[in-house]
Amino acid sequence: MKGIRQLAKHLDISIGTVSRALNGRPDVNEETRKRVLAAAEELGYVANQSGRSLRQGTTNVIGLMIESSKETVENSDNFFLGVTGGLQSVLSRHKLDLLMLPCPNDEDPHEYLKRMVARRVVDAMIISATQRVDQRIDLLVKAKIPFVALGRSTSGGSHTWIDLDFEGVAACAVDRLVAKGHRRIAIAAPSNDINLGYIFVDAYRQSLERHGIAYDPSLVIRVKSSEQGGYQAGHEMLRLDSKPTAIILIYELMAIGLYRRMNEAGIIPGRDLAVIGFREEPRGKFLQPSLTCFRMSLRDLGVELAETLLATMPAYAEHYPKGARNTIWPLELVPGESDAFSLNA
Amino acid sequence: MKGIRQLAKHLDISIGTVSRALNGRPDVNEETRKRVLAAAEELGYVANQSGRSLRQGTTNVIGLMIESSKETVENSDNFFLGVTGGLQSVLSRHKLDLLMLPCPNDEDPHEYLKRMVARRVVDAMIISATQRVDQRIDLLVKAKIPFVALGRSTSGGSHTWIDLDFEGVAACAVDRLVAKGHRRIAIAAPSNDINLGYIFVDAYRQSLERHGIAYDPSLVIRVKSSEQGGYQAGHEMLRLDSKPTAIILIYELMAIGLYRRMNEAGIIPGRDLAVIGFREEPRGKFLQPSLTCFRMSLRDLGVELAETLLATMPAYAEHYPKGARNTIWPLELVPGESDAFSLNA
DNA sequence: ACGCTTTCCGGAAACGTTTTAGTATGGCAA
DNA sequence: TTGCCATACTAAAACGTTTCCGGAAAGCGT
Repeated sequence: MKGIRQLAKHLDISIGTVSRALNGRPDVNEETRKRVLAAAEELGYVANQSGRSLRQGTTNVIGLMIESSKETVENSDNFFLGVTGGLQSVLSRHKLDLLMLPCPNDEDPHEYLKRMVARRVVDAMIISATQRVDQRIDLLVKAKIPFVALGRSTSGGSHTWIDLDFEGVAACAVDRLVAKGHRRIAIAAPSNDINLGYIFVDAYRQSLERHGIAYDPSLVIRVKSSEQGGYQAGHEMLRLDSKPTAIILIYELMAIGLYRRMNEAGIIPGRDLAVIGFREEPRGKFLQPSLTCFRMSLRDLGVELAETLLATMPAYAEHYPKGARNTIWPLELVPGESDAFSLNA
Repeated sequence: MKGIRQLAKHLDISIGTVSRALNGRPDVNEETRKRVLAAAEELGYVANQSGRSLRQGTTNVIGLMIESSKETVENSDNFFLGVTGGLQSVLSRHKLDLLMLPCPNDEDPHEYLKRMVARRVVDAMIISATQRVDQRIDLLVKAKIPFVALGRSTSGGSHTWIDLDFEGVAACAVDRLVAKGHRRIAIAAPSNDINLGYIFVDAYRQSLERHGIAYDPSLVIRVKSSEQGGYQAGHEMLRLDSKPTAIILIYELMAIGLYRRMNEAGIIPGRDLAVIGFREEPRGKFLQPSLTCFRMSLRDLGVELAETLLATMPAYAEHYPKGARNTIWPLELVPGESDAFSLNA
């Protein structure tokens, strides 16, 4: 006989009243409520989550599904840790807890999510690293679990998602390079099955065409999103017959590898080749020459994610006016020295 | 009337039998068990976690508490994501789920953990970033929650922990430098309240004395664990009257900043100054000259953590022979060019 | 035919909480 | 007085599951 029953007996009060007092229900005398709260504090009572979840059918837990694949671990640069800060700050206001669910890399993400959903351990989900077609989205829609996807997708009809402004970034980078007289602009990107790779390269193509520059597939260098990938991209670039005068990197870390390869070839970024990176990360600042890239606030993104999610949850929607179902998250240009190389007179 | 009851009715069988069939209890006919499993699969039934937790008093969830402070986000280099891979691989064998609990950075970690424990949402805990004295440990001991700490601590009497072999690393680094004739060896470390800073510097001191070299406090440069810290360490070092000929960096990332400062001063690491870093991280390989440092497998550490934890849990201990309660996790030297500078004839 | 064990299953209690429905009390108006 | 409403409480049901207990049926030896 532990838990609320003990607390009730200690106060010589029924457990129903204790429960209502703790949950801030109106029909309880203010005097008694004070006594209850005091006693709970004193005895260190906190409601058992299983009991309350069972009764209410709600767990007060928001799931954040991430993958812990080898690639993610090496490249994502604490992206999630940064985002969780913002998530927490919003969720904790509503006494919601954030549950990071790292999908085992030997398990199918879809199956993993299915099990989690069926067990009813979360009230809502945030999924990340969405694929072009993603079963998980259909699953969540069917199960009627509120969710928001970090990354756009074509699955599941019209669902809520937030994604980075790849189009804007690509356009900005291309515009900037073209303004400096560049016509042969390479791009280093992951393969097309990664959403990012597809969207980014497509935006790059459109931007080029807007400037009347023909899209040349040989300038699209498909490499891993890593320093090694950057090194390899540099290598591939040097082997082209007609060498590009500028290159856009989808992953910031590629810059380290690219610089190294250029260094080996006696090519100095910023002087002989214009380089623009994508997402800023702290250590990029230490590159020489400093990298022109794009900045975003991970924390603010987390806040936006949380608020968007809450807007889709009936119990919380009142506080969060339903904005757009789909949000494009802007990034800000951080000018550096790496794209100083200009072909203009 | 959902859940197991519905399943039972569909099979025209009592719910007790269904439950026993699903949970692999012996006293159920193999024929019926097959029927039950088939029906469960077909109807997509998965036991509600709240119900089962409430009844069993166990949640099948292992909590991993991490901090998402700004500093952690920028410096920890996906340490946790790497470790979770190993954790998962062990835990999933026992149908245990891993719950990452990122402590909001505006909340006291101790209070946060206390609430989580009181709500009975986890069966066991892994805590990280332990302090020299850490309230959380006393809390877990008192609450009788099985746990293992990543990082040693003096709190809570004798509890289970795993920590990196700072002593071994410090000794190896000092030995190596001394063998090359260095006598004035600096060290860049965080402050003493960080466990790591205290232990590492202490081991460094002992190693020096073992070689008959007097410990010189002015050679201990206290800086942030970041590239900026490395830059600053280089700066401080240059201001010393009697300049060191070698330096040990506690954080790998410091090397980037240090190199930059040395570069500015016209000092070439590996030729004019011997540098040894600590924990290897992938992008360190791209430094020039390549950094001598120490390697560990994050995944294996995760496996060790999980197995150690399970050994302390009565329900699982049988499979995991109780080894040492405290483990020192070894690191392996990765020779590079940065400490090539030798004072020997 | 009888008793005994084994095998399998059904009924019901229990886990800790929230919430609904009902009840006692007192104040107030008629 | 009676009736009525508001207040603050109690009692009990319900959430979905596991597990204990008992019992029916079947097998087996005597």
